[in-house]
Amino acid sequence: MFNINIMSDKPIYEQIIDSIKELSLKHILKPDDKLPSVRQMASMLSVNPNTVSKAYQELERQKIIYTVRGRGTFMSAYSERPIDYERLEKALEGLRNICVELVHLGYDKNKIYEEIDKIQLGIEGGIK
Amino acid sequence: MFNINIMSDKPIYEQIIDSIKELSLKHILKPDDKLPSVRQMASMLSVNPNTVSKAYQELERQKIIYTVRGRGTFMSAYSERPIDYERLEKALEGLRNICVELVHLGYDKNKIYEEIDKIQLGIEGGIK
Amino acid sequence: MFNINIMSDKPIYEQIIDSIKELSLKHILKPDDKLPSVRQMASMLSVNPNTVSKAYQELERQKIIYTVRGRGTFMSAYSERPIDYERLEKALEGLRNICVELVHLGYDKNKIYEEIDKIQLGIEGGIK
Amino acid sequence: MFNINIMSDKPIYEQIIDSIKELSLKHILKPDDKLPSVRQMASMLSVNPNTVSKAYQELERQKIIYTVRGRGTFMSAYSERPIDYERLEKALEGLRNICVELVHLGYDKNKIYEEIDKIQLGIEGGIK
DNA sequence: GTGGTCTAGACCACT
DNA sequence: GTGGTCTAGACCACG
Repeated sequence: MFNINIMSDKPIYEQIIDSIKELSLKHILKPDDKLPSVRQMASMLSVNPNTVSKAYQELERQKIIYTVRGRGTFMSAYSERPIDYERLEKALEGLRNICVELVHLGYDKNKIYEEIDKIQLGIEGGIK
Repeated sequence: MFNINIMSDKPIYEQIIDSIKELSLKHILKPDDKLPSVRQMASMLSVNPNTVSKAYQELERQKIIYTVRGRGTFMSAYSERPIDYERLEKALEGLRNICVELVHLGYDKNKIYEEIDKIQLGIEGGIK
Repeated sequence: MFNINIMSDKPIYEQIIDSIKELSLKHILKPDDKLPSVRQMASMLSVNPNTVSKAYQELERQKIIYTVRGRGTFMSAYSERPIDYERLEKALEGLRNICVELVHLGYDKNKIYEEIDKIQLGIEGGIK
Repeated sequence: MFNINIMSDKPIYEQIIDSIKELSLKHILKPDDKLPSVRQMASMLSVNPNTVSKAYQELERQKIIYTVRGRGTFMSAYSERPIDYERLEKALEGLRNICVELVHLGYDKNKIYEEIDKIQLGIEGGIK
């Protein structure tokens, strides 16, 4: 479910964020589902609670989740989540760099398309 | 030519690396073309020579460029650049993450394809 | 433990790399052992932290060590270290040159063998 | 005969030195054989005459060759060549490092011995 | 002229 | 605390 790789170059808190986003996209985490508490999550993943906390804070900032004092943390409704143009810009920049890298590694446009097809983004049911 | 953004979260030396890779893909930098010297590039970009040097060394490690002592730094032949499966693996992983992110931000598969088309990778003349 | 000779023609960062490789071969540094932090090592050896950092980064690139962000740097498992055929090629070329040199300096094959025996590579317990 | 690799990390002048030493070891260059002039050698190898000159100067310093004004440069008699302990020390240090590297790359002592056997140092007819 | 190495000291993100 | 990045400025070997 959560594939955290402590040796990755990607910060652990970002890995947690991305994992939760991915579970959401795959409808494994649905609106108003309860997330594990910071401490539970931390021991599940064998990471420092601070790290989980940082991930949750960032997810809350992005309106992906919300917290209810004394009750816990929950997934937001899809409609709650605004388009974050800054993040979009960064993501497109990242896409651009990855494609340059892939072409350098011998890929052409069609092979890139094939890879994207493989990803199975669950777009059909998609987020609106 | 070189758009270096000192405020970006991406390290400057990586920006230089990516810029050179991109110029190569667009056939603006061709095999055996001479790159600006470390010092020239540094003053062009208003960065420290060490930073440029780090970028050049990494590019050389990746066989994108080669250096001739006392003469300068040059673009490698395309055929010199072997496929690095480890880098490929990481790039595909990155592609996957970016796509998940983009769908999260409201993109669907077709819009992603459109973005990739925009990049204009100079794939037509193709590598190799 | 670490014999760094600042007057040597060999770069300090390479001396550090070689020292760590040697300590590994002698099983003084074992998998998952923690290395001194960049700063500790730097003050131990009376060199600049950047120099140690460069050595550690190269060792990481070679999969001899791995770093865990915020925690430190550790020896890799032997099995993590893939055979790098390019480095092997270079090393064999180097061996060839050294032997030619040694013969030139009056050594014969048996004396070279003796020298290699002296090195005590800890091959008995062997890698892998 | 002379394999000069302009892209190698080894300085060109050292490559020339090693080539001449190797030709000597293989008795292709015998005592009192005439070497090409600096200019001839430079154009043969497509390198800067200064570079050849530097190689010849170093070889002369090591008593491997001698120059006769107006006549040219010649190989010394084997007996002329003193054992240079400083160089010997460096060579042994180099041997040690190469062996450590090779063991790191999966070699054991016997495989190293095999490699040395392959080199065919022409030791039988040997020097001295 | 070129790139490679090193120092001194700084700031940053991550844990 | 950790490693990663960057600047400023220096010295060196090579061609």
